[in-house]
Amino acid sequence: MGLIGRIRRGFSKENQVEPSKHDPGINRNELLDRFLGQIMPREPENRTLSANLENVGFNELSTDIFPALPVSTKLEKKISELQRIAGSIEKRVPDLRLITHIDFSRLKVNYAHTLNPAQLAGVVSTDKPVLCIAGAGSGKTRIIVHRVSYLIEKGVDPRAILLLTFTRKAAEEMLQRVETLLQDKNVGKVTGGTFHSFSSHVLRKYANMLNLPPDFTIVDNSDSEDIIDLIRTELKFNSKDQRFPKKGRIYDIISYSRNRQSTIRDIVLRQYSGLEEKIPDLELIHSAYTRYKKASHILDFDDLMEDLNESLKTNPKFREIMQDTYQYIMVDEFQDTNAVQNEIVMAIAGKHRRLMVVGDDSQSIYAFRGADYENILRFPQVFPECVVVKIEENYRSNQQILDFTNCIIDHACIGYRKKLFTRQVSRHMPVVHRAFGQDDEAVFIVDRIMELIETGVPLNQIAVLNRADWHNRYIQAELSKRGIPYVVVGGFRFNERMHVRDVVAFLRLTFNPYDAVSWHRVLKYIGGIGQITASNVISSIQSNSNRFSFDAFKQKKFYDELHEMGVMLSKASQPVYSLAQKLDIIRDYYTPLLKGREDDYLQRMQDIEVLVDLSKKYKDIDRFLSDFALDPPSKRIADQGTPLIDEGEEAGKITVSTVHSAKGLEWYAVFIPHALDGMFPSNRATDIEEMEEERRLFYVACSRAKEELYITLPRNIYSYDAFFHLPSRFLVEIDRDKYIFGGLARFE
DNA sequence: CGGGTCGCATTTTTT
DNA sequence: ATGCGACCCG
Repeated sequence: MGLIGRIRRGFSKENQVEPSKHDPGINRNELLDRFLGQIMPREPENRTLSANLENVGFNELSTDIFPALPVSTKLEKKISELQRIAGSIEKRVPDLRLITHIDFSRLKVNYAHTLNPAQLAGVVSTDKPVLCIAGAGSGKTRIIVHRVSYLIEKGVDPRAILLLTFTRKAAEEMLQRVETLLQDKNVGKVTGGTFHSFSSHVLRKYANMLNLPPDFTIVDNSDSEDIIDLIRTELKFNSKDQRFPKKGRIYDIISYSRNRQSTIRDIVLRQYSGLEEKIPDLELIHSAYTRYKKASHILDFDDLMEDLNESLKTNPKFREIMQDTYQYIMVDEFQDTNAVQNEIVMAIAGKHRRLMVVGDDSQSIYAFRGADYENILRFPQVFPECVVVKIEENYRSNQQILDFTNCIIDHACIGYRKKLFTRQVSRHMPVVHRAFGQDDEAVFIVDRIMELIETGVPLNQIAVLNRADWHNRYIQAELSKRGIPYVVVGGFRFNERMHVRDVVAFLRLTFNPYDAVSWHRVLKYIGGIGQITASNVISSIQSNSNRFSFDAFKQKKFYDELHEMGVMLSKASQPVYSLAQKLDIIRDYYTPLLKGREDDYLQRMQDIEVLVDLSKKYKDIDRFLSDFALDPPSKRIADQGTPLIDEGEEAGKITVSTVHSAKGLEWYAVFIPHALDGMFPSNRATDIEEMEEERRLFYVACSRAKEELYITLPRNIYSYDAFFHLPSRFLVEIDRDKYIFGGLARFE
C-alpha cells in the first residue's frame, strides 16, 4: 500500500484511541500525528480526541467532540443546489380537483375511501409523471398496489404495466395484493421484478435482435471475483514486490466505476487514493475481464444494466418496442437507483411519460454500490410537468419513535423536508441503554427479548438490526444459549455455500458449456488439475465443437476422471431430462466427491436436496439459473448452521439482520446494538457524504420499529486495531427528552 | 504443477 | 479470530 493510502487510513480514525498494551501513557495516534505533522500539513480532521473527554458523562456530551468532516467547495455547491431543488418542490401542491372529479362508483375498489388524499393523488395521476416522496411507513406499498389496481380497472392492458422494485419478493407481494384486491387473474400479466431480473428477461427474449448469445448465464458477485482472481494471477499481478489490491477490492472498483458511469481512473483518484500507480493495471484487468465474460457467454450484474441501457440507446427499434410495450411504469425505492438504472427508466418512459417513481431520499443507503439519491432529487428537473406527492402520515410507528426519527433526519443537510406524524398513541419511549461489555449488551438485549415474549409479543415481531454483519456475534451466542430461535438475514447465504455452488456450476455447464468460471470451479476437483491445466482444458473446450469430450488430453493421467465428468455432463445436458432429473444426475456424480472431501458431507447433502426440491418449481433451466444468481432461493439460514431453509414466515423466530437487509420491513420491537461512534456510524465514513449515508442508515434502522425501540451500546469495544468508546454521534445529537437513558451513566 | 504451511492483514453494507 | 496470499517442497 502506498504511503498516501496509509496516511488516509490513519487520519480517518480520528475518534479512536489506539490501544497500547505496554504503556497506557503512550497514545500511538499522537505519535503518528507528530510524525506525519513533519511531512505534511495538518488538516482539520486530524484532531485526536483528548483523553479527558473519556470521563465526560453521557448527558454532558455535545456534538463538538466529533471533529468536523472535510467539505470541498464542489461538494458545498452540490449540496446547496440540491437543497434548492428540494425546496422548490415544497411549493408544488397536487391539484386536488383531480381527485374530486373522479367517479369511483363504477370501480370495484373504493379508492377514495381506503386512501388518504395524498395517496389518492398519487394513484389517480396516471397520465403524467409522478414523483412520490414517501416517508418511512407511510403506505408507499399501498400507493403502488392501488395504482396498479386502478390502472387495470381503467382498462389498461396489464401487459403494458411494468413494476420495478428493489427485491423480487417485494414485487411479488405487491402484485399478490393487487390480485387479492381486484380478484382478477389478469394481474398476473403485469411485469414485475427487480431491474436485474427485468433486464435478464428482456435481454434473453430479444437476444437475437441485440446480438447477444441466447444461452448466456448470469454470474453473481463471487463468480465475478473469481474471474478477476484468475486474471490477476494469469497476468502475474501477484508478484511479491507489488502491493496489489485483492480480487474483492478490484471488483469493487470496476463495478463502482461502471455503476457510476465513470472511469476507473476517476474512481481511484476520488475514493482509492494510494492506488494511483495501479490505474493502468486495473484498466488492463477490466478489459481482460470484459473479454473473459464475452468468451464465456457470461453476463455479470452490471452487464445486465449496461447492456440493456446500451441497447436502448443504440437500437431504435428495440427502444421503440420497449417504450410501446411498457407504457405504464412504476419504480419503487427510486432513491436507490444508480446512474445506469436511471437512464434505463428514462429511456423506456421517455416516449409516453407515464411514469411514477416512489421513494424516500432519507432512506438512500446504497451509495456504496453506485446508488445516487440525486436521481430522485433531480426528478422534477427531468420531468418539469410532474406531479409531486408527498405522503407524511405514518401508519407504522408511535409518535415517540417518530419524534426520535424525525430528529435524526432534521440534522441531515440534504434532502426533501418531511415531518412524519401519526395518530397512534402509545406510552412507549425509545430507550438508550449503555452496558459494560459486549456480552452485557447482548444479555440486556436478550433479557428484554424474553420479557417481550412473556408479555405475548410474537417472536417474528422482534428484530435485532446491526450496522455490520459481525456485530451480531454476541447476540447470536446469547440467543442460542437461552434457546431462543432466530434467523439470520443477510449473513452467509444458502447460495454461497461451497457445495451448493459446485452443483450449480455443473448445472450451468449443461446449459452454457462456454462458462469458464464454472469449468474452473469443477475442474479443480480433478486430481492433477490446477489453475494452469484448467485454463488449458477450458480454452480447448471453448474452441471445440464437442464440448464434453476431451480427446486432446488422452495422454494425461487425469484423463479418466475428466472423461467421467464429461460423460456425466453430456448426459445431464440432454434435453429429455427435466431440471430435477439433471440435478439428480449431477448429485449422483457429486456425492462421492463431496464424501471424500468433507466430514460433514451428510449435512451438506441436505442442502443439495433442498436445491433439487427448489428446482421442481421451475420448468426452464435458464429461469432457474437466473433466479439463483439474481434472487437466491432464500436469504435465510437457520441458526447453528443447520441446512434447513425456510421460505415460510418464520413465525416462531427472532430476526437478526443487517440494517440494509431490513429495508422496507417492520417489527413491533427493534434493537440496535453497537451504537458507538466508529461502529455506527462506521469509521469508514470519512467525508460528509458518507457520513450522511450513515445517518440515513441509522434512520432506516430506527424507523423499522412500530412500538418499542432499543438502542444499546457497550462501554467500549476493542477492535483488532482500534478502540471505540464514544456513543454514536447520532445519539449525541438527539434531544435528551426524546428517549430514556439507562445502564451505565458515565464514561470511565 | 499442485498441495501444504506459515505469516500477515483484515472486518460495511448487496442486486 | 480468520482468511488469504506468499512461499516452499514433493
